[in-house]
Amino acid sequence: MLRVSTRGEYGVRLMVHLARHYGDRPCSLTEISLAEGLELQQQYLEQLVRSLRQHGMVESTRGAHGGYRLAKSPEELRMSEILRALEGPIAPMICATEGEMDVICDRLDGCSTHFLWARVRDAVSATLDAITLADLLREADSARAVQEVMASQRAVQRLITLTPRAGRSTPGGAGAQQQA
Amino acid sequence: MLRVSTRGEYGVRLMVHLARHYGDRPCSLTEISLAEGLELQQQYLEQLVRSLRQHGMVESTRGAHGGYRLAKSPEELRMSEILRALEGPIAPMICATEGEMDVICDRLDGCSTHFLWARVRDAVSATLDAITLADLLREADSARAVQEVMASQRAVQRLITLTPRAGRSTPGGAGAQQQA
DNA sequence: CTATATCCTAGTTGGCAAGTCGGAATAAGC
DNA sequence: GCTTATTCCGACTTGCCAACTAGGATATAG
Repeated sequence: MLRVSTRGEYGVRLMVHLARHYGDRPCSLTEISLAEGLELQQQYLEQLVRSLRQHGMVESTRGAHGGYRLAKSPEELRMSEILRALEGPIAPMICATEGEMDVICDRLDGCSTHFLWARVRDAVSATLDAITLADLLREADSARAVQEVMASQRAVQRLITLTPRAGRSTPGGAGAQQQA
Repeated sequence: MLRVSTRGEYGVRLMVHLARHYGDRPCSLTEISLAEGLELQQQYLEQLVRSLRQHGMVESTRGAHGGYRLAKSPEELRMSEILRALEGPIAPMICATEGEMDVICDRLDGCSTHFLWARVRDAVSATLDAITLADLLREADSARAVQEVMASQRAVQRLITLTPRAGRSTPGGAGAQQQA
């Protein structure tokens, strides 16, 4: 439940890439999709980045050697505004859309649950407000490091299990595998 | 973004109704859909309540005068378990499904955002854990009271605006409406 | 003037939430 | 025992919208 759409997924990954190259030359969509493993027609990414640009979080340069860069520093970009630009207002329920005051909820029964959805909305909103793009970049890079360690550990493990033991080597025979 | 499906919406309303009648005789679906304004074929509600029953939150009595009642007291029922029964695990992203440990996330890039979705998931989960069905019922009833006051205020307001003023009454004539 | 980009509007489509169908099982009241 | 009210169940249909595509215009570097 409460799934985020692919717009949110890809868009955030894209922003992480831009953050990683903050200060550099602009990044083209071709470059981004390759680097971040977004194997899509670029035209879909164009749509996403357009929303981000229209909300003033990304600047673009057209023509050859063009591309996108962040319009603000990663510290100034909160995940809440990024995701709102990509996916619209946080609204677990129609009657709990942020910004709008419960005009829709005339029904007595409908409101029996309004309190619940409002709480969920506020919790999500507060969480996303508290995380900046800079935070995410930091976490992403350390996660990347951890992943690399794990990957090499798996490689070692593979070597160990493939290497025959010193004592008795596995004695052929079908079904000879021991359970203990 | 982060919308709750109609299963969640209707299911919670249904549970609020059962909570309101905790201790009484069982409530039939016909009764519930009328009382809570769920104007649907009952067969859809049957599906929802079935999930709730299979998760041991609701007991059923078959046959005439049958229906459903809560299997535990409203204080013991957390919104988190209710919604999980109705909509499955909280998972803003596939790689952030609660309960499962990030086996899926082998990709270095995919994990750049894992941190974010995990935080969102935990925030939602904590919020829903902290609210019981009893809390919701209490809020629902007070909201209902507020709504009734507001409704009568609107009725009064309507009377006031419809009542001709002491000075000049609106002077007929087609297109004679004044802008100021 | 060509290659590489962003920019924009308007399609198309596949999957799945949402809702439907038909019928079996169970119990109360007459 | 018949009728009526209800839960129970698996399988089917449908409508919608996120997700993606098509096609072309516009801008800029070399």
